[in-house]
Amino acid sequence: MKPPSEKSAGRRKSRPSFEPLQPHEIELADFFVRMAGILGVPRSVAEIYALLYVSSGPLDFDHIQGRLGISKGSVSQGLKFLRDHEMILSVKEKGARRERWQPTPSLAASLVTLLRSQVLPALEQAQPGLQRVLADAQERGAQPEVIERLSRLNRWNSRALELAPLLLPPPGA
Amino acid sequence: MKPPSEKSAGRRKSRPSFEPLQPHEIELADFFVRMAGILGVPRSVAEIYALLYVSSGPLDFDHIQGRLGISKGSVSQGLKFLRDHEMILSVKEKGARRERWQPTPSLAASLVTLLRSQVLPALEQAQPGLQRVLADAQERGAQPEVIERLSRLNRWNSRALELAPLLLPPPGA
DNA sequence: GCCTCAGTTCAAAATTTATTGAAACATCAG
DNA sequence: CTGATGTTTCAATAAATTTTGAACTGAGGC
Repeated sequence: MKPPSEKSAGRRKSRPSFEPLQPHEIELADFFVRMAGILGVPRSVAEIYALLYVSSGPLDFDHIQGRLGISKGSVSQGLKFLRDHEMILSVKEKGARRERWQPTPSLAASLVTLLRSQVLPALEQAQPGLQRVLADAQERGAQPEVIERLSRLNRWNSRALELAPLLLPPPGA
Repeated sequence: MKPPSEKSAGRRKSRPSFEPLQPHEIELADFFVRMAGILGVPRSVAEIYALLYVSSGPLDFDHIQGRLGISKGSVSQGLKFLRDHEMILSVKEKGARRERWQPTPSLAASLVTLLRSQVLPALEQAQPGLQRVLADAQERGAQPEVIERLSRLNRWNSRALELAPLLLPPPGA
């Protein structure tokens, strides 16, 4: 009902006060939140990305916080996550203090980076364990059916690891 | 330290008491739990699947509960989830009371079913919203860059929906 | 029909995960 | 160097998710 009381207009640097998300922005945010949810990415991160995605120019920290109405901590962590996964870029205008953010040109590439960071470590770290499980089963003379299953799992894992660098080239490739 | 006091041997139907998971079984369970985590599938569900996956024959409800040491509720819900996603099959021996479960032959197909059930609904339900967001942006004469982004998103969404039934054929296809 | 066994449901409890905000830190202008 | 601005850190809190277990349902067997 009442916007946070815009009173005392004059003061230099009265905190800017941003408008809440518009319906069309909310709609897009919902979409990203949903999709992000599938990969276990937190709501706040998806919201930040969505906001940058519908915005005309790059936005700075305070804009993001203000428009989304979330805490500084969340914005900071969210931007870190998006940066780490190469989903956003900073546009630093010379002479300007603050960084301003915009989405990476390719959403597809962003998703790949994201998947990569989730799946690859799991595959890598599983490799020796899976091999041990298979060897174990063979030694104990387990049922052929089980051996077959475990072999297939191992083959998959290996192939996925071989293919990974081709399909999902790491940053410097 | 003390195993749950196996005393009073003789009683008919002393509850069977199952052994806890062996190291090699734990290792495989860890793998499945990790992978499942990426898709937001609960630990207990992954554990059930892993147990069936390393086991020689189909297992019944009590076995699963006993070996994993989890509650009846979890087993029931876990089996429901796996059933719903066509990741396990019941082998009902004639004349037997209880159902016994084993993994579906193809893990790949299982994963596809799982993904399908998560991604497709999101894409479908997003369709009209995304179109509205784009139309909205066009009407308001948003920056070409933003329009371009939103168009691409719409195209992706549509194409994904067209392709979905081909790549991920629903049960009866 | 009544009893037992198999399994399901669902509200409450436990656990995990995300968010907040105050304090610490960093960087730059002066 | 100093003060102000901009950002990060992280312990505490809030929120969301998963697990539990006791009550319930249903399907046979007798």
